[in-house]
This record gives sequence, C-alpha cells and structure tokens, in this order.
Amino acid sequence: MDEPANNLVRYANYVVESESDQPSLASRLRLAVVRLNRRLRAQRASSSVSLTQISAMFCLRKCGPLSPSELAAKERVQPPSMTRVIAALEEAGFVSRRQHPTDGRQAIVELTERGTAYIEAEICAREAWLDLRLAELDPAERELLSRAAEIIDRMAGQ
Amino acid sequence: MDEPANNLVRYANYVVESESDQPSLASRLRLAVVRLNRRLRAQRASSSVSLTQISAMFCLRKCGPLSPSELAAKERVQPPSMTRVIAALEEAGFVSRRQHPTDGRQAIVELTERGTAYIEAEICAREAWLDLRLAELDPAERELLSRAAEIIDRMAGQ
DNA sequence: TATTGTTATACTCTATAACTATA
DNA sequence: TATAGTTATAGAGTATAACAATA
Repeated sequence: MDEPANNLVRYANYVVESESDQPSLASRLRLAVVRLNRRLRAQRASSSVSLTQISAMFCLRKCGPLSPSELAAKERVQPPSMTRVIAALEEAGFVSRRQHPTDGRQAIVELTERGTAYIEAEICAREAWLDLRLAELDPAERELLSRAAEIIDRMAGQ
Repeated sequence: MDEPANNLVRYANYVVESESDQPSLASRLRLAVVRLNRRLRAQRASSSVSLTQISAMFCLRKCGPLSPSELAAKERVQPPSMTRVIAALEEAGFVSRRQHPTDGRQAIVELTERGTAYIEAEICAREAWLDLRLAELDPAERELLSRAAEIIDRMAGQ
C-alpha cells in the first residue's frame, strides 16, 4: 500500500502524458469541484438545511447513531465544527442526542424519524438543480460521473 | 437544445436504472464534491492564496484582461464578492488594475508578471495533496476523472 | 493525565442592499 | 435612467485555543 517510489513514477508518467499547454488534472479537477460546490451552495436558499448539515445527516443514515467526535472524524471536520452542525440539526428536530450508557463524557447522536424522512424525501426536491443538469447529460456521461463520484469520495475520505 | 420533455424521459430512465437502496447520482456527486472541496480548502493553510483567488487567476490567465463584472460573471459570483477577491489579489501584487480607455466606469484587471509566474509555478506545489491522491489512482481512473472534470465544469458553468 | 465535548473567537467566502461615479 | 463598481452588513462554514466534565 505504501509505495512512494512507485507513486512518483506514476505521477511523472501522468505529468508527461498531459498536454503541456493545458492545466494539470489536479488543477482542472480542483477548479471543477470549486465551481460546482459554489453552485450547489447557492441552491440552498430555498431550504433551511445546509449542504454541510445534509452531509452529516447522510453519514448518520449510512452509519447509524454516532458520537459527535465520530461524526466529525467521518466528515473530516474538527469537533467544534460538528458541534455547530449538530446543534442546528437538533434545533430543527432532525437529530436527537442521548447519553452514552456507560461513558458520561460521550453523547450519541441519531436521526429522528423526522430527520430520516427529510433525508429520504425532501432531498430529491432540494437537488432539483443538479438533477436537471444531470438529466441534460447523456447516459454515458452520467455513468462516468457515477464512477467519478465514487473515486472522488474515496480520495476525499483518505 | 431545449427539449424538456426529452430530458424528463431521460431523467426518468436514469432514476429507474439506479439501485433503489443507493442514493441518487445527484446525492452521491454532491456529497463527493462537498467533501473534496472541504479537503482542498483545508490545504490552503500553507499558502496565502485561497482557492477562490486561484480560480479567479486561472480565469484571467485563460481569458486575458477582464473587467471585475466580467470576471464575476465567468466565476459565477456576485460583483461584490469579486471586488474582495480582486482587492486581495491586487494587494498581493498578483493582479493590476487600470482604467478602461473610453469608459470611466470600468476597470480592467489583468495578471501581473508575478501573478502569472505564481499561477504557472507555485500552484503545482500547492496542489501537492491532490496530486498525491491522483498519483495513487490507476491511469484509467485518472482518465475517467479528467473527463469528469470537464463535464462537471461544464455543468457548473451553465 | 487523557478523552469528549463545548464555548470563545476569528477568518474566509458568499450574498443582498445601499451608495458613488460615470454614461 | 442605466451601468460598473464599492462599501456596509450579515450569515454559513471552518479553524484553533481554552475550558469543563468525565474516565
């Protein structure tokens, strides 16, 4: 798994392969992600739930109840950031908090029925803009993005 | 170009195709982009230039000198947001501002020599994290991400 | 002493509304 | 009156540092 030399070789190959008058793959992927993220955040106006909050709720739905620290680690943010996300979700009634049965320091955060329903239903409407953009692509492009989403998420989770 | 009915059909097909126990492509792509964006922003600590500023400089390098409004439109942000980006870049000496020859209201923003050098050189170092992640992929995955970056940027630019 | 979580504080990115200067 | 740009202000998202409670 840990083969820096090999990675460097492959990296060199990849650089050499790229056309010299075009930005690197890293540059292009970064700019694409920055711009799509900006557009997605701009769609939040119609909803009271932010992208960050939705991302955390997705994580809870996928993983089940988690402590704030676990949730912060999975979302790759610092604990104080997650404190704020959880507080907002709790106030909205989308997650509940209870004490850990044996460790008084820990809390356990889980989706409420309302939070689950929100994630499973309202998100579709919320994603209308992206859904439309995706619908304008041809099936091969969507298939490509589907695999790209998997790779990107894997990279971001490292 | 404008075929909503066709898009709806294709959208329906795409929904039917997806596995019912898996989040939609829109959800997965959105979460992947949010998480990678977060990781990329976290890499900014070592540099004084933000992702947003770099994105604007890339645009200037690609398009040549632009007015603040044109730059804001291309980056899909509001003019006041671009005002701040330009001010920061100007203070850092990466862009310069001059008056439009005939229209006194307009300004023209362009990369300085220093800004051009920055974009063409220092970005590579700045993207070390993403470069490493990309180097760990196999060539087919990088090729896939290269095409995905193109599609994503096109979607975000609409 | 180490871990979990929160509070305090600050910075970036973005937006809208209101203003100034020019056309 | 319309356009280009800036200033004022606000809110989201994130971080680090310092603190409290528990193990």
